[in-house]
Amino acid sequence: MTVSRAAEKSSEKPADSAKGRKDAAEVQGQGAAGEALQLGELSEQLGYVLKRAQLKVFENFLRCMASLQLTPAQFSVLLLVEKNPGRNQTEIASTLGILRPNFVAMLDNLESRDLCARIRSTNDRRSHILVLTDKGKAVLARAKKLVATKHEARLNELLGQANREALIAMLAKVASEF
Amino acid sequence: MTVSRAAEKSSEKPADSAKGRKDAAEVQGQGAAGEALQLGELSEQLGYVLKRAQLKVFENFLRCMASLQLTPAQFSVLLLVEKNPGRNQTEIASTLGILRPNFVAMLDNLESRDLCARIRSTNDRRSHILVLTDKGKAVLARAKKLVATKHEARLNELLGQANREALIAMLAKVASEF
DNA sequence: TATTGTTATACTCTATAACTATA
DNA sequence: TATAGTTATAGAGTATAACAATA
Repeated sequence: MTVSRAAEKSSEKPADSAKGRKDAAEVQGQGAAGEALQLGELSEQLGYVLKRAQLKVFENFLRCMASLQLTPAQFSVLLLVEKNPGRNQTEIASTLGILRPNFVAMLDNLESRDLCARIRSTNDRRSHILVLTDKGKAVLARAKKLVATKHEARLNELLGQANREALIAMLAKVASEF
Repeated sequence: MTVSRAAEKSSEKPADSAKGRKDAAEVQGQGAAGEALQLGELSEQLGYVLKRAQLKVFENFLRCMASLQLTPAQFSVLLLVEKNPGRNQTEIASTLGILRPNFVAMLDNLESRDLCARIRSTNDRRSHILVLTDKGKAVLARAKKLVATKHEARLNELLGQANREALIAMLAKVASEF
């Protein structure tokens, strides 16, 4: 357990004062039983809607990719390696915001599925050059089609083409400049 | 380790074939050493920009809230309890997409800091009604001011008021309908 | 000495089963 | 029996230190 429950248990709750009990009595009648809660200002909070949207989009992505068993992170690795062949693990990982130690297991997975290969560099024998295998290229091509016809298409039908592009442009700006 | 490294080790890499070595030779010269990588299609991927934007926004939120030591999740709990007094843990947690077991430690934390209180319901003694303490109300008020003057203000200066509202509206739509 | 890939490790989030006390 | 809160636990994702091989 991260948050110490013992610390909480050992401190008397200040709400258990005379004033606290008065508040308790006041609140007992409130909160209309079966009704939906009001989000209030929460629905205007950037971080809140951003997080909820991200979870939904990832869920949809995973459903669209079920037949290929690719996560968003794995898809991003394949895309980046295809676009930048001849780069090493450190370069690919850091571009994606993945820490080098955490990239090892990811690559182990992709390599064990014969989607990607590590090649010892002849220039610098410390480096592993990353390349897509033929199977990796084929799977990525199929993945791109699924993304375009199922995932992006869903977003287009929800927002329209123009809004979809505007949304992505704004998110890219936030990601790079916020 | 989640992904079995043994499984990968036990399978010979298909890239270590005659064809694989030929590809390796081809790729060794590529990848201009010190230059930045090209994101390519990645910068158009909704999930990718969404995730990167979300991380940046949360980081900024945490910096703005450093003096109050409130995370985005904690802020959302305080906002929702203030807007919906008299509701129990299950209702507050599920509205926020937090699983009940995981909500316990969160509330322990907020209660130990005297921001929030659990009150045993008189109608149903299984339920804990949630309310903000006086300190919780005061801290939330200060938090709202910090969010408005630092966090939201930053987004406004980056996108402009109209675009900011459009962005949040689109994210809300994606979160609820995607 | 510095860097690449790697291991070990720890902390946070998230997810499920099962317990207790109430209903 | 069903539900609210809780505990224990397991799995992802993320973070840092340190090691071997190489530069």
